[in-house]
Amino acid sequence: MAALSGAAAPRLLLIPGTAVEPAGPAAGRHLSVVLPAGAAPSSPGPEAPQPARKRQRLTHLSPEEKALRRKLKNRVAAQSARDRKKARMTELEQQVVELEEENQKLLLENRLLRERTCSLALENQELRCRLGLDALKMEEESESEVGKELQVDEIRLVTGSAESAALRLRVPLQQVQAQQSPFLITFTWILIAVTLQTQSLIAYWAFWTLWTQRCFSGVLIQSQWAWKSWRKRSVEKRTPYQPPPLLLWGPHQLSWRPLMN
DNA sequence: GCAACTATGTTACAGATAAC
DNA sequence: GTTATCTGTAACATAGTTGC
Repeated sequence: MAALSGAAAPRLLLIPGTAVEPAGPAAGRHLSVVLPAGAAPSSPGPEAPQPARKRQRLTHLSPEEKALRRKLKNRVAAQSARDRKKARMTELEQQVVELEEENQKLLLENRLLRERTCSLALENQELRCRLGLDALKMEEESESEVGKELQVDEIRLVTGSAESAALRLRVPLQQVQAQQSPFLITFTWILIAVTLQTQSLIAYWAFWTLWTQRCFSGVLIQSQWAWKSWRKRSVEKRTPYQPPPLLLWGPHQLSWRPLMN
């Protein structure tokens, strides 16, 4: 505050905006008021600079001047408070508008995602119908999510092929395969290999039996004929028995496959 | 440290004023 | 005339200052 003082003339009282108030529309506001003559002059004097006071000393003003100054300061303070309140309300209203817009966006996104989910469910149902899983479909739809979790837990105890487990548990084949242990898979493959090798050996033995019977059937007939003629001649000439020569296993036979053994 | 004083911010109330 | 808004003022609360 600064007062332009005269000797006995009315003085102009300048009241700056309050230093405590925050920056606002009325922060830089100044009041000018004409004080009546005879009031005590305000002379700061050339004393040493002191630390700035937070509250001004008004001892140089008369009670009337103080009351008038108080009115003016209160007027400015009230207007400042109203301006701040108005600014706060405007900011809150703007925030309301922004939040409403965000809410609308989220609602729209939610609706689109729900529609997408419904479309995918229909597509999944159509594909399952094409795969002939209609019988499983109805039961699947009636099962809850809790039931599905229990089924997944049950997979860990399942033995047998992945396909059978998938059909029994009504879950995707990949899910069953992923749940099976590596030991179980290895055992299954070993069992299949042993079975196939056994079957091939049986087939090979049967083929060998039939082939040898066919090859040696003529030899036996000739042997029987030779035996009978030998018996006849031995009876007649008393000559010893000579067996027919047997053919050795070698490249001359049709079943000769040296790389197969 | 504490009570009294004082400056300042906040708010309720009343009057003025403009818009309908 | 009614209503909404603006403005000034006083009451109250809060915090800094001072003297003891």
